[in-house]
Amino acid sequence: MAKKTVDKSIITEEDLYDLADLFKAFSDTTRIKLLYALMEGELCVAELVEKTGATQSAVSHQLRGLKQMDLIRCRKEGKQVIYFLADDHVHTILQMGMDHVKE
Amino acid sequence: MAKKTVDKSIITEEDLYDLADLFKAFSDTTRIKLLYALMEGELCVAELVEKTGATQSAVSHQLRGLKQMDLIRCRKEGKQVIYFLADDHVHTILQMGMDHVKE
DNA sequence: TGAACATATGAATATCTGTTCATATGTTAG
DNA sequence: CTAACATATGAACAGATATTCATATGTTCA
Repeated sequence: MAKKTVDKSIITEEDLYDLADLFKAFSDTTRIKLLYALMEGELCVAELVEKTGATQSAVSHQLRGLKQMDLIRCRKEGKQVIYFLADDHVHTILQMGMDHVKE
Repeated sequence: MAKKTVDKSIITEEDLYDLADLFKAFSDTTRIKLLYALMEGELCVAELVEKTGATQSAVSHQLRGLKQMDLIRCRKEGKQVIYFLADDHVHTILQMGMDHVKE
């Protein structure tokens, strides 16, 4: 009865918008790099800047977007802000996407 | 040994671009509607126009994009062109995304 | 062949999105 | 308190993207 699959009949117009937004979060290279980096563990902004090769500003802007979507969270630690993935879902979605890309 | 997961060490810069492109395909409401409609079975363009509420032209343009990404395929049947999902991956990705959206 | 229908295409436009630059905020150490 | 550092933010700009409008292509049927 309590199956994990979604009942198609109750998918609203708004759900489709949310769904598009979710995938939009994964649709940019900088964001993908950020998420991929965070898959290996939490990192501060400076480290993310290094790993992505993007500007500190660009990274910060993108982190904000990802945080708003609750794909990542953060905590302060002194001067630094440490970011980490919000949950396993991100991991799963990325993995699945990568499986598809890799055929 | 032959696990389904992807070895992180062999993920290239190009893979990340492909991955972003894949998710980009799912990041627009019109395209999501198209794909969702096709999850229930193949449909001709006119039916897709009806289901999505978008213009015939808009639908046609988006179908082209989805086809180029090989997310959908089509066959001709008289005057009509019948579209259908290319494989189960699309189904799975959409399902997983929806599961996330629905919490 | 020509009319009616189904779909595709190209150019133009308006909107959205990501980056950059400059600067603000907040934190620690001296 | 101030200098040095870490991160965030806002405005401006450039490039990408989705839609529309007009029209082209292709198919069937009379």
